[in-house]
Amino acid sequence: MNHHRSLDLNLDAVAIDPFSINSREALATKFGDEDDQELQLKEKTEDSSIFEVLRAELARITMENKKLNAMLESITCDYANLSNKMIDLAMRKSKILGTLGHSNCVSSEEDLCKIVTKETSTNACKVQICVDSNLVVRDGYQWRKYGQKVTKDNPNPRAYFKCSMAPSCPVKKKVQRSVKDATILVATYEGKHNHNPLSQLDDNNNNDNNNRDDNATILYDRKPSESLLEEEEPLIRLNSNNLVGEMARTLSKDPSFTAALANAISGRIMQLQSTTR
DNA sequence: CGATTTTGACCGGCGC
DNA sequence: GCGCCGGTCAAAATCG
Repeated sequence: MNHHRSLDLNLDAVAIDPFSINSREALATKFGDEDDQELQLKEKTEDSSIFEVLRAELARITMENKKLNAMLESITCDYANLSNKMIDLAMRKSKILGTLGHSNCVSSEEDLCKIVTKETSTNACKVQICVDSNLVVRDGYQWRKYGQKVTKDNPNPRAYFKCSMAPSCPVKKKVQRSVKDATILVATYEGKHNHNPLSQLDDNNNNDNNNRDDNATILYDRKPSESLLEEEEPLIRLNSNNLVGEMARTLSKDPSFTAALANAISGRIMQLQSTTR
């Protein structure tokens, strides 16, 4: 990782190169120039010592930056490992059979943990999901409800949905609360999507940064006939580099943080200047 | 005002 | 043929 570029904080500071006369002039402009003549005199007599101190300070800050990046990498790695384990536990517990379709996307770990069981029929697949309210299953696709019926074997109404993400998409789903446990939604999917789910469309739209992926996304890429009986690791995409970038972006947008950081840097430089005089 | 949901009517398959 | 049942349609209502 290039630690000089990794945290692009976009500070409103001059590009400081302690070995450049121009930069020192810029420093003087930015932080106040009380006495140009005195400064020039000191520069001539104390240049070498100032440069040495600044060089040491730059090395120290560089090392500190490396340590911070290493810590961040470690935290990110731990987070990814924990996410993996949590999702893996949810998958083992759920004893998932079959699949939602050729390509399915669960929008979050929270949703995944709510999946209880799945079972397949001939062309359709059945999913049971615990939900809080409404017959809404967030499965990565956009649905339009076109009917609702109360069936004979279940007092809970069955809702009928069509995929509305593409006009020609033939996929339908039925969602109904379980007779045994009303907190469980039974969703039956029929057909095969002829387009990508919402999250992947979003990814495609983020042309400014193709690697950006803020959420952990679980992707299955399997034909409907293929079984999920054998335990299989879901593909989890966690991009630590993007997490670092996102943190940097967030911090750089915080005026109080950038002001405090700029103030700390300038204060440190001023302190160095005063101690070397 | 367009998109989505609701809901009663309608349709087709199936068993008797 | 009739009735039952699940699935779909489409107009009205509702939502954002």
